[in-house]
Amino acid sequence: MREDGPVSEHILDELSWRGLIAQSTDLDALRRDLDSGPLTLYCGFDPTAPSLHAGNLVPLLMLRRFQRAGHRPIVLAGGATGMIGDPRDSGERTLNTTDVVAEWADRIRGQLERFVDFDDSHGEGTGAVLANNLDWTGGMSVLEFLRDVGKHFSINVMLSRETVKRRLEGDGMSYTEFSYLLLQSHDYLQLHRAHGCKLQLGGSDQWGNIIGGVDLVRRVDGESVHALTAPLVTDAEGRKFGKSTGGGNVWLDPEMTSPFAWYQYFVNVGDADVIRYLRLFTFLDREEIEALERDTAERPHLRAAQKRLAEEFTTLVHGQHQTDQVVAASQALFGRGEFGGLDLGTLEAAMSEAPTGTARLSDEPTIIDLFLACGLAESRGAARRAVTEGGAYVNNGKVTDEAWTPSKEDLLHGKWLVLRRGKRNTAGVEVQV
RNA sequence: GGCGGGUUGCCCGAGCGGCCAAUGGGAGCGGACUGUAAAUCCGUCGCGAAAGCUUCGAAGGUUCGAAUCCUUCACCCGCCA
Repeated sequence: MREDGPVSEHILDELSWRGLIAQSTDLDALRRDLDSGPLTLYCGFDPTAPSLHAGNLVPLLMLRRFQRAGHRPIVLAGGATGMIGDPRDSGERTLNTTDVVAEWADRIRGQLERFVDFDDSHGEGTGAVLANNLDWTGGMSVLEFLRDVGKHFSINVMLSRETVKRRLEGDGMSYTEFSYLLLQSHDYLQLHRAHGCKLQLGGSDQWGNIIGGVDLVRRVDGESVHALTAPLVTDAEGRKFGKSTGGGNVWLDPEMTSPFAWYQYFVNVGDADVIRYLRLFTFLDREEIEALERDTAERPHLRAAQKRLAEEFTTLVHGQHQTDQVVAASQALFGRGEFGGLDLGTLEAAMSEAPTGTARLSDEPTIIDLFLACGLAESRGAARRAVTEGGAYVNNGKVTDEAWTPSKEDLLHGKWLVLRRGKRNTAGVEVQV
């Protein structure tokens, strides 16, 4: 974890210029509470997948920003809420088994731990707390739930929520999902009681759930607590992350999204998004980001901001060492020079970051076979299409003949072929002579 | 429990006995233009070189022939109890 210098600017002002505040309860009241000493705040993450994705990092890094400003974060893994599922517009969810939810919650908890500091030895009371709402929800009886929690919620209010209205107009909604609000609200109450938690963060889609908790705490404990949401960078599913590059999610788990792919994703972010992303996803200060903004306006083709974003964000998630590797690999694979000029060490380092496959020269593999071998194409048809469309390259040279076969002279350092599909999908094949 | 509607390719959504591997839109992918951007335009988009093969919730059946008809099962939705 990188050491950050002292922060002089007020945390709320910082969040504001970063564009991290979408909705909030009374900000002046929150500011007063923040100024009167370390404040405990929380954000929950439901295990709806085996890994967090890039979009989850907005609120997670927000927790860290608060911690740097002298407050105490609670990271909550939604072992209970993940069993129910937050209502979404696209319709009723399919329940995951308890085993799956437990395993995912476990994996996500491991990821959450890396972004806040649990060391409480500074004496400030700002050491992070890790929680799982299954701990207080799992053993609760239905009667307890209905009497102690449910009684405080008005169906009238619940029905007026946007998501609920849309669902009722569409496919409807189960009682299970309808109840999600109560669970999350109850979490806030529990954390308020156990840790004096007075602020909940989340994406703006969580606003209703967070306010539910604020209301519950006021009704039950007679105390006024705060809510703050960040704008959604992802869609409701957290699936699309902007439309500049590729499909699918960008996952934190290096097995699901390699550090190289992660870096490539962010280095390809569009000009229109990159400055905003720098504000949301990095700890760079205002001056630095404004300088990059000028760079982008004046010399967009250099993409200094994109490179900085990708480097910072890769380091944050995968560490400096990984960043050095993927930056070197990217330079090797996308640099101007011919691959023949790369020394073996650099080439192999680059290949270790990109997807690779193997082949034997004696099999006389065609370009189609090679694309398949390294996973650059999913089927022979797709590989053939890439060739006929003029999007197939070997060692940076276009290949237009489906029957093309590498000869010994094509092998870099006697064994490597660097394949590319289109402009930015690269892979390597190690060929045995 | 009763009655009615639904389940189609990554998503949405047509098809309602042969001309359907299945209209259309979106996403994705490739090309042109650029900057490994954006926008735009063009192409492509089940597997297979092809013959052909496997797809339209699941399993059976009718038929020369079914995504389209029948039966059973599963799940979803609506109204009623």
